[in-house]
Amino acid sequence: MTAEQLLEKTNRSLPIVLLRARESVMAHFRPMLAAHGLTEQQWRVLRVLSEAGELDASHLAHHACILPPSLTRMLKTLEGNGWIVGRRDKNDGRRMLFSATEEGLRFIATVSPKGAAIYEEIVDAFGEDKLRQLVDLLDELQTKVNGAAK
Amino acid sequence: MTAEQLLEKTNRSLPIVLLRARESVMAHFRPMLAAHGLTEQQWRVLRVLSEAGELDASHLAHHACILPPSLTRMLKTLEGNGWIVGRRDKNDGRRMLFSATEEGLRFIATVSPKGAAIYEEIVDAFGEDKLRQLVDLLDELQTKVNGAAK
DNA sequence: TCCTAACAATTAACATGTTAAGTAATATGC
DNA sequence: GCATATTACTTAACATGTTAATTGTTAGGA
Repeated sequence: MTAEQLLEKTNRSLPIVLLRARESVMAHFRPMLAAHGLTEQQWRVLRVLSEAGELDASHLAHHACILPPSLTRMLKTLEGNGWIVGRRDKNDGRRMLFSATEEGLRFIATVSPKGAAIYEEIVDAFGEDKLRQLVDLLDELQTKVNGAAK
Repeated sequence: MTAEQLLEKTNRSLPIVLLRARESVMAHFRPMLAAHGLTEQQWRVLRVLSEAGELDASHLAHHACILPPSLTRMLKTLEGNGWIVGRRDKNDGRRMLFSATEEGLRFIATVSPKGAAIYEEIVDAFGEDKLRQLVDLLDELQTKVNGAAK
């Protein structure tokens, strides 16, 4: 095999392709988020809180796809910015419950439409049908792969 | 909309789905790589070098999907382990050329089959046809999205 | 009740992601 | 041939990813 053919193999490998595709998509969001002083991960956390309301750290981490140690650090930053608040769960002293503040909700309401507009562009460029098809395939991949090796 | 419906929207959003899918796949590789003292990114760099032969840092970064500042740090580690060597390009004093050492190639030859075996399991679990379909869709997404907003 | 296991969150340590700025070498236009 | 821009790589600073260990709390069983 030539070096080009070998590299082509890597180029078609699932982890790489998923990484590249995600990077292509996120490249469109990052400049807008950065202009608001947000990282991609912080934006995920804020969105989940605005959608779900008050949530304990474990569920927040799960929904935002962020590992607990990362979340702990981020929550301090977000709380420092006044966008969220945390309190201890009275029914279970181990849990911390987090929610967006009024200021946080206003901030989210400012950023949200800009994110939605960018997402629209991506959907338009790719096609709504293909997007649905892709998302379904990715869901199926996740399901089958998680079940397989456990 | 209920909180569940709002969360469902996030669950179907492209960046999140791509992230989750990639995580599902990588979760199968990481334990094996860790057992060899490798991170996922280090393994990508070693594989690219073993496939392409000597390569300058820019192309290496591109093929391994790693940003140049990250690569600079990693290359020091990999060189410290004796798996790769770097030398300056005589035709262009700006470039650094990297290649796997003999020891590195032996190491890669040890890890490679284990990675291939895991990949096989994933392909089997998901289906070869669906995998090809998925990779094609991801490639197309990347192409169309990159062209759209530039 | 008491001991232990399990759980939730956190801390620590190291590796990578991300952007901006810096350094050295090369390319370009005049 | 020289000033300038561009390129390749690096450094710096901060944020997150990743694993392991720690702390405090709750749950279960003898």
